[in-house]
Amino acid sequence: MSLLDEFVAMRGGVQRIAALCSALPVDEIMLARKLKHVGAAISARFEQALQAHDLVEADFSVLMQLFGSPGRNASPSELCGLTAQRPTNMTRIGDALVRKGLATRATDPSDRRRIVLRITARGERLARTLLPQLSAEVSRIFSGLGDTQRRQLDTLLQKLAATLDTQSEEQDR
Amino acid sequence: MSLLDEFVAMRGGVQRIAALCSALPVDEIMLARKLKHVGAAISARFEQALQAHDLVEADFSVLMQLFGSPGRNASPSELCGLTAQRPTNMTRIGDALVRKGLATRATDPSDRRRIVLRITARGERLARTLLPQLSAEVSRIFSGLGDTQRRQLDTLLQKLAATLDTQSEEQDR
DNA sequence: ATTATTTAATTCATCAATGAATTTTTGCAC
DNA sequence: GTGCAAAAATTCATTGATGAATTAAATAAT
Repeated sequence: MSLLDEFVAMRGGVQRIAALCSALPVDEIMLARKLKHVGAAISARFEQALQAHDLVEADFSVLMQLFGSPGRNASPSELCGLTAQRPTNMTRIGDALVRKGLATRATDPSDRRRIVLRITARGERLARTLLPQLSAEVSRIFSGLGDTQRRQLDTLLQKLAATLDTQSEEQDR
Repeated sequence: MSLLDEFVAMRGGVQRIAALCSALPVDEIMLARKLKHVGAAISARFEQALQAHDLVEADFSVLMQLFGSPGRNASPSELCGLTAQRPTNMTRIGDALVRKGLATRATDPSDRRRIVLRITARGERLARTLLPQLSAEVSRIFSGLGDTQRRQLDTLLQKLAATLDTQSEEQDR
């Protein structure tokens, strides 16, 4: 089923609940759901494009950051910061990249706690192959929006992120 | 780390790659990432609010749709349409709701392939407890946006969904 | 110098979700 | 009526991700 169909069905369902219950913020609920589903759909697109190369989005993202890192290498924790991944998952990603011959793993002699992931020649070739391909995909996805709308979207997402951040802070206190 | 910090770090990483590679659409890439992460953060918020009741977002969503269904019951496949879940997962959700005493499961006598999930009194109490609570959470999340901005966001998400839909169609053909 | 704290990475158990294959039932074609 | 395709739900194996606990190394405190 298409996203738009899903949205219609979901709104119908939410409205039925709203009829039973006191004053549900239907529009906000739908916004939240749409945000989630559009984000997920975009991710699914990437996954689809990547699965031909037996990569998952997180792995690809880390490979790219490795490619862009000074010296073509970085530690898992640095990569965590760059890709918003958890350490546990970064271990798995490292395993996957090493297994596929896209990166090597070595312990940093200057700080033996650190692990250094380094992209291989093969990894770099793959990066250079995938980058234009995935870039085109991203461009296609946003091709329906003009410059103004893109800026609008960015502004709105930044604002939402800011709200979420401050509310999380409040909660932690 | 906060979302805004993540965004800054991610943009830095993407820009370093862009410097190495031909004309990367940095802004679009960041839009895609922000969409994904804001959507995920909103979901995480719900999960957090729900985990006190040992529910996960999908389970909650199904419970609500069950609550709003005519006759307080529905089949898994109907619920799949209403909540954008896969049948396999719906089976698990049904299991969870039944196990927690929030719903019952019975086979429809008029079509013995169909299963009828029916919300229990306890499930309904929980629904009536959670709805206002979660609604407040949604409202808080969007409290930073004015009416115009909400409409903008909705328009943009609809447009993106439309683009994603048509491109998926093209691909399937 | 010894001890305690912090940091990096990993292991382990667990979870939600998925696709493929399967079972059962219904509806349709002939 | 028999055979066949479609539909509904499920089972099974697998996957990506997570938190809690663990190990090892570096750093700070005393």
